[in-house]
Amino acid sequence: MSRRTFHRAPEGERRHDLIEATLDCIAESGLQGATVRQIAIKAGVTAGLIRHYFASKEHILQEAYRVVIGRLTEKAERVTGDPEERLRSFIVINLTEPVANSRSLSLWASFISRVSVDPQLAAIHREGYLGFRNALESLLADFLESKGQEADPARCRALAIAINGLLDGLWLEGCLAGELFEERELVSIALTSIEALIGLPIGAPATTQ
Amino acid sequence: MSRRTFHRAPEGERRHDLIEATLDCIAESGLQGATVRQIAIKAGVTAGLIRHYFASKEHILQEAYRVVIGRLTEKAERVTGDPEERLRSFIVINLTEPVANSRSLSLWASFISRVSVDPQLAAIHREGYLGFRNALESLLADFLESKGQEADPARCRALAIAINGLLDGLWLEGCLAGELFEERELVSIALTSIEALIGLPIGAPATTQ
DNA sequence: GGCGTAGTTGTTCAAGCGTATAATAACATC
DNA sequence: GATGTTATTATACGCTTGAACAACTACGCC
Repeated sequence: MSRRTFHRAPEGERRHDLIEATLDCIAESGLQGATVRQIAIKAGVTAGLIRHYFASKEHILQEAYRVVIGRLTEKAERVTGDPEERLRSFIVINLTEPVANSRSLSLWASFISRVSVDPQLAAIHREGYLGFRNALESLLADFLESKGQEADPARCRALAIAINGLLDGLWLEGCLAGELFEERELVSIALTSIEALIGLPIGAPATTQ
Repeated sequence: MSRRTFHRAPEGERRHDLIEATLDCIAESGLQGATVRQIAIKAGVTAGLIRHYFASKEHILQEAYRVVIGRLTEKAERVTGDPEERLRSFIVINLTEPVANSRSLSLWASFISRVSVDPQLAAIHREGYLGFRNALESLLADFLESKGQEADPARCRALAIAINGLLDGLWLEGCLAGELFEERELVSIALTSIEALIGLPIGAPATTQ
């Protein structure tokens, strides 16, 4: 009986592949589907190798969650342009591919369901959430200031919480049942709604569109 | 070795107990924690009994999901009073106990993570979501009409989607990290925001409060 | 008051789980 | 090209899982 030949990959690449395989497993069949054997099969290696890179199954799941959160927030946190443009981009990015799709939601929900149980995951979540909301709050402050309004901290906080909630909710619904909405309907609703919340135009398309 | 004596419960009661035990298991340790043995222990019976009431583990999970969705929506769908009062109650109910708490979120997220995988769960979800949004849309139409505004269907739809999103998002954040917010801060933000979206007062407390 | 039905228990089974470890193959260095 | 290191495989172990089933017991019915 002969051993199979194998490829000896650079450490970073192999870790990345294993995490990617983990996410595939979770997206396809939930956290329960992410067994070390399934992950190994998906990554094209044997199960034992996973323990060579990750101290335990918990560890690979935690790293995988970091990757998920990173992908949900990195694009939005790197918007460019003038304040109005940045705010608008932030909104659009969060409600369109690749941030908004059903795979992202499945992954996100899988981990969220364990946040209240696993303190490690809770810490990772908290970090990601506050980073996201602070980015939004600072975008808002810049935008209000650019429009000549004083950026009252209390109002910025309330606005950031409300807009963050609105974006989260619309993202959720779009991912869960995108076919219930017209093309770009959610983006359009988000822009119009946020204009109403702030009381200033941010370049939303006309409502007739 | 003697058998333990056992209580012969009415069918409805026992099914209810088993589902409740299932929800406890899921809330405490996720879907993976809801094994037939754990459920049985939690319900104070033996594992085999579960198969007497439910054809398979999948079946008890589906029924449990129906219960979760029911609890998240039943209270809000039964508000009473004049249109403004009903709308305000709808908002408050969805952002306060017992609808908004971390256990509800854990349960909800656990199931949501499987919606895209399991068609049965997807159907149950769709039903619950549309029922909820339609209830909101009809509340809005009544409210607008009571204020002498024509209830334009397109606007009602867009408003319902936006408000539903806002409520979902705020509910989510409150459940996930309630300690990041002041007492009733989320309710207050929701009411103020929705007033801005609709363009009419609905009895939100003054912003200074 | 005995009997039949069905709710409930205890036990078993094969499959799959996470983890541990020895053997092996690929690569770096000299 | 021999050698040492380590990434990778293969296999094993102890445990839990969902499911199945036979034995047992509470209760309704006649």
